[in-house]
Amino acid sequence: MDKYEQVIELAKRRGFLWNSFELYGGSRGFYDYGPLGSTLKRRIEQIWREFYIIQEGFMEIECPTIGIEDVFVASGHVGGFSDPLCECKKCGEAFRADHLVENVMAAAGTLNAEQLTQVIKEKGITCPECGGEFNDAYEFNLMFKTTIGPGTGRQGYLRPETAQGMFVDFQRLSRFYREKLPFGAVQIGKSYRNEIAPRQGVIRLREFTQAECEIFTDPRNKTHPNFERFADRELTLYSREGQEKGESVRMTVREAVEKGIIAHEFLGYNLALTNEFLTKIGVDPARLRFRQHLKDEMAHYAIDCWDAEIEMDRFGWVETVGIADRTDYDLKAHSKVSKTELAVYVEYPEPRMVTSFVVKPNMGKLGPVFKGKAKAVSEALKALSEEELSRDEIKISVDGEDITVSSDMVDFAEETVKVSGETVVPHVIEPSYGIDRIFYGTMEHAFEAEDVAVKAAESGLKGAGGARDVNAENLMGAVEAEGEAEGETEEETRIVMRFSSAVAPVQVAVLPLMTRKELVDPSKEILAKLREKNLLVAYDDSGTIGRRYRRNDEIGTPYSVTVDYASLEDKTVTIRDRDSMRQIRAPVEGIEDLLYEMIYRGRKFESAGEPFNF
RNA sequence: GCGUUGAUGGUCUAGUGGCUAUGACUUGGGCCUUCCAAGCCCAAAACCCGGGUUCGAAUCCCGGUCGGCGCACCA
Repeated sequence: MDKYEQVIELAKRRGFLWNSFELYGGSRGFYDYGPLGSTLKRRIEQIWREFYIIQEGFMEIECPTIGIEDVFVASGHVGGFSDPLCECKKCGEAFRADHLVENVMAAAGTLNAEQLTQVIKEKGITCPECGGEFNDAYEFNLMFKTTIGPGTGRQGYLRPETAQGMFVDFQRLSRFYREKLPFGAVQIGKSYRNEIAPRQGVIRLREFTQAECEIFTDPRNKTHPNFERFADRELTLYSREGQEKGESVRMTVREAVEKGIIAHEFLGYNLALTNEFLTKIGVDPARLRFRQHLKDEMAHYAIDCWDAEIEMDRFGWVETVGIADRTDYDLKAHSKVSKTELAVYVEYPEPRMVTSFVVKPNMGKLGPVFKGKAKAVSEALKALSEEELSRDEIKISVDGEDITVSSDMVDFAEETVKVSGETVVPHVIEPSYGIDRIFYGTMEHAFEAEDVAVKAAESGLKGAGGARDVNAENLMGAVEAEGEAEGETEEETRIVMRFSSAVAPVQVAVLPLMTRKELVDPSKEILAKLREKNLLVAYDDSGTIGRRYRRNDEIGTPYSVTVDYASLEDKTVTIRDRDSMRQIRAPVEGIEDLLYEMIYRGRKFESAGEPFNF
């Protein structure tokens, strides 16, 4: 069993992830988040909100998951999000039809499926694998299609990304932020892609959760106002150059921007922010890197793009976040299709005096003379130089016809005007998170199967791991010796999810030592107190205490509170730390505040009470 | 989508053309005055779906679904 299998098995058993529609045999590319999975995911999203909405000040919006056709025509998804496929009749191999045709003619990419089929038939293109004939080519679009309204309705698509919502709402957002760059908006929600062959569990889904942020920046100034916050933060960078050598480097954001490895401060800041977020929710920094897109894999309009990659046991380095400078591509595309200016007026620090040559055709006179051609005449006049306009009879050519205009029909002059700003189309910086992949990465990095005897010795526990007489100094020797002596004895392993208490789906377990009324009642009182404090608490009185500790280790509960007989006498309980398995005794009075501090304020476990049982 | 391989309680697993289909762990109820899954009693729970062959199919055959792997695909 590799780590992926172990994690997925645990996730299934403990209510983190389930295959969707299992009752009916399931369907590929869909997963349900169970009770603990939903909670964990929501907590990850909530921390994301703290980062982007509270700290960065980019407000959240919520747009429909169904989009109308125009949106995706503009975004390029209708035309570019599909591939023409073609299968061999004999061996069944599938090929990109346009790739097949490329060898015999240029511009194959511009042909549709029907035309491609025709070319393949005419040129007698056969399967490169086995020489068999091909079926007709067909378009496979990765967007789910749907119909809006009854009857023939209107073509709609399930959104393949959340980003378009922010672009479509650009004008409203711009007004909301009182037209001051930079500003941004975020969206967390479902997106849909009809993948041809989804695999690898939650890594490639047909319905998945994205958290995307679109930051609209001034294209002429990509310094970041808060750059110093992260300037000296070290990141693992796997740059274009590094990829040639196959090695990544640790480097501060400042150095990377100064050396031009990261295109500018704005991107650098956002890389660091992503690094901060991922490590906060429990991604192992040693298994996190930022990989720069190679020139040929980057969209043609992008200036620079970095992926945050998380290393996973089975899949290697997996892209989890994309951080790109998409320039003005998206706004211009929507501007063109919607025939609306999507831009921001930026005032200059000082108004500028601009001198220009202005031609003012007198439409009142041109109109009656030239009638329908008046407009074309006026346009032609505007293109003339001062010298040409100075003549008594001005000659122009409209639609191949020579026309003479008398000088009283047009005025012109050199004018100096005060210009206090200009209209700019903002550049978009886009951090785009794949929440499901991050969720799985957190699960895998939190997962650990450790030897109980070794663990108990390390923590100096009495009575743990079968109370074997092992001490820390000759630990390795002892373990080896034991291994040789009783080679067939199975080591007892403890499976523990080391979730950060910031994301753990259960924060505290309350456990009566035994299922007896005198212990159960005070336990339930503690349970109620902790819930009042808004902590995520679970109560468990089934089975032995050791079993319950293990159960909670498996779901990553950071602390367990146990009520024993001493509790009845001195009003104290034990608190057990998941990672070290150590315990302390602390008073019941104020236990809710103590745990709150440990979970949210980083209060050290050791400082919370008297050592107990070790 | 093609090829290949698999599918037995919640999990892991034994098994076979034929009576009530193993076992372990888990889970639930109860007992136990004391802390790290192995104390005791009791209980619940499975042959992926559809068709065919057969007196009889969970087992053999065909198709489907889901999972693993390889190829293709991953804007």
